[in-house]
Amino acid sequence: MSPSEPDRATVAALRASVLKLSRRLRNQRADETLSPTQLSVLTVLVVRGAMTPGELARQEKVQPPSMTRVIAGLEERGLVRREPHPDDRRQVVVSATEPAAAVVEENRRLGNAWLAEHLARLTPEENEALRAALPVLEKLAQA
Amino acid sequence: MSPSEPDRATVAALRASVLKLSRRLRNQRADETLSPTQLSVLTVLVVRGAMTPGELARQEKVQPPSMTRVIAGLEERGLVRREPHPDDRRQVVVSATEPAAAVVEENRRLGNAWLAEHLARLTPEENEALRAALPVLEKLAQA
DNA sequence: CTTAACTCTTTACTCTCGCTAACTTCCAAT
DNA sequence: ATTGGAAGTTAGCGAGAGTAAAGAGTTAAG
Repeated sequence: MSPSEPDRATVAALRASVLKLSRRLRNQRADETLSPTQLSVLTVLVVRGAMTPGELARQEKVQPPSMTRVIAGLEERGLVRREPHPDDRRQVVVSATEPAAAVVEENRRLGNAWLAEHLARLTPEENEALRAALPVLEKLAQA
Repeated sequence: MSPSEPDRATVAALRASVLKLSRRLRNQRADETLSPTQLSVLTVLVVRGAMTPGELARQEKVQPPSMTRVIAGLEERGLVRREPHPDDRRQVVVSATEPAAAVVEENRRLGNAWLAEHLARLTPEENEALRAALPVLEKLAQA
């Protein structure tokens, strides 16, 4: 049934590594900057254009109330605008403002500094292994 | 200088995937079970033997007060025992109790169920890519 | 031998970020 | 026209980690 028999040790190790690494990534965040989820949402809005909160929540695998808070935080900083949906007045359309793109870029740079530095210390083989696994990780995260 | 020029897109994607995946892993945890950090600590104690809170905190890359809380939770459930350090009375030695090993095994099984199920749906190539990247992830998490 | 400085652990408090439950407003189908 | 369901928000809760500071113990300097 299972195509490749994911053994328990692998599963446990992957789980532990991901959880620990995520803790490190969260901690390395600078003070003034956006939270990972805020940054992710803002990036989606910048890259893919305006969306409703519901769509964003599904995209980020988060419950709607959580997305409301994320959006509120972004709106406070003037990075996002909320407008009524043209057709359906229950809905709201969230869009990135002009300064958003620059802020995304700056925050991504800061947020990635720690990780980038550590990646730079890996051997080419290690980097290659990571790059090869990246699509799989993305698939799992989205699952 | 950097051996393989970790490009920004890779860094950003890796970061986003790890953070999102960790959120999924946390949420999928069964109710009655231990928190990821508690489980990780208990595993360390079972596998490597008794340790002081300070050592555990360094091992888990967590601040000492956080470790105190984790240990308190484990002690409440009778999974861990705290005894005075033989040489240095400032320190405390934490050790796993008898039922700890079984609980570790049971919780690890539950905690990994979601991940195991999704890994089982990957192709053999995808699984292989993950397995190849696992040591690198561990290295990063420990860095 | 006494005092000062340092270490380990714990307590108290705060913050972030996710969740569920419940409410409001609105659409759509009978 | 009414009723059922959907989208968003509000309110409140809980997990988990961080900082600051106190308490107890140790080590080193004079």
